[in-house]
Amino acid sequence: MATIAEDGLSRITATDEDSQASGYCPVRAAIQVLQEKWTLHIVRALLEGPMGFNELGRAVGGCNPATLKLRLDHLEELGLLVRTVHSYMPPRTSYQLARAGVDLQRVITAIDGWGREHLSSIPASG
Amino acid sequence: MATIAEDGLSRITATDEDSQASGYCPVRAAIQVLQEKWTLHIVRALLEGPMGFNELGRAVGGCNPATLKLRLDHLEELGLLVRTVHSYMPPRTSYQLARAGVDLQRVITAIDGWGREHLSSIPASG
DNA sequence: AAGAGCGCTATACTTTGTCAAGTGGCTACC
DNA sequence: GGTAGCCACTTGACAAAGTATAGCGCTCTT
Repeated sequence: MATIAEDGLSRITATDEDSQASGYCPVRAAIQVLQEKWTLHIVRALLEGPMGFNELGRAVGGCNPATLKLRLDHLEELGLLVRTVHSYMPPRTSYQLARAGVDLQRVITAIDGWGREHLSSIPASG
Repeated sequence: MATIAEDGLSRITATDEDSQASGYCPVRAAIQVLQEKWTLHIVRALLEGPMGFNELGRAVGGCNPATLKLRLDHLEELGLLVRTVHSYMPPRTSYQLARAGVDLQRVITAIDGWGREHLSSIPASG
C-alpha cells in the first residue's frame, strides 16, 4: 500500500496490466502490424490511389517483388487492401486500400506532421 | 495534355515529384525512421515515463538486448530520446523521450485509435 | 524485329534480429 | 555467510527477414 501512495503511476500501470492480462492491447497489435517493413510506405503510396504491382513497388522507393507480394498478401488478409485482377494475359492487377486502409490516413498524417517538424534535415533513403 | 485532363491526380503527383526531385520527402523520411523494428513499441513504452534498459526491453514485449541497444542509440542520435547514466556499479541507466519523441504521441494516438477500430480480434504478439 | 513492360516466382545471397552465455558488482533473502 | 536475482550491456553463433537477379509468356510500342 505504501508504494501505491508514493507512486501515482502504479494505478495507471495496474490498468495497463489488466488489458495485458486479457492478452489484447490495441496499440501494440496495431504497431505490430504497421512496423513490418514497407507497410507504412505501401499505405502512404496507395492513399494516392490504386496502383499496379510494379508501380507500387517503385512508389514505395523500390521494394523487391518477393517481399512486396508477401506484404501485400498479408495486408489483404488483414482487410487493409484489395487486389483486383484485371487480366491474366497480359497480367494486369491493381491494389487499392479498403476502408481500414484508408482510415490509416490519420496515422500517415500524424507521421507527416511529425516528420516535417522534427526530421527536417534527414533525406529519404533510396 | 489529354492524360492530365483525364486524370485529376496528375496535378497532385506532379507536386509530389517536385519534393522527390529535391531528394527530401518528410513523410517518407519519417516512415523510414519509424518502421524500424521495435521503434514504435519503444516510443509507446517510454511515453509512459522513463525506464531502465531491461525494464524497457520487457515493456516492449521482449526485445533482445543487442537490437534494443542498437535501436536506442540510433533514436538517441536522432534526438528522439536521451540516455542517462545513474551509476556504473551497480549499472543503472534510464531512457527518456526528448521533445521530438514525446511529440510522437500524436502518431501513437492515431495508431491506437485505428487499432481499436480495425484490429479488434487480433491479439498482440508475444 | 527488337525492346519494354506486365505480375509475379524462384534461388542464391545479404542483412537484420534472436538466443544464450557471460562480465563484476550490488542487494535481498534464507 | 551463502545464494540468487538483478543491473547494462557485449559477444558469437544462428535463424529469420529482406534483397538482387534471372526468368516466364504474352502484349504493346517504336
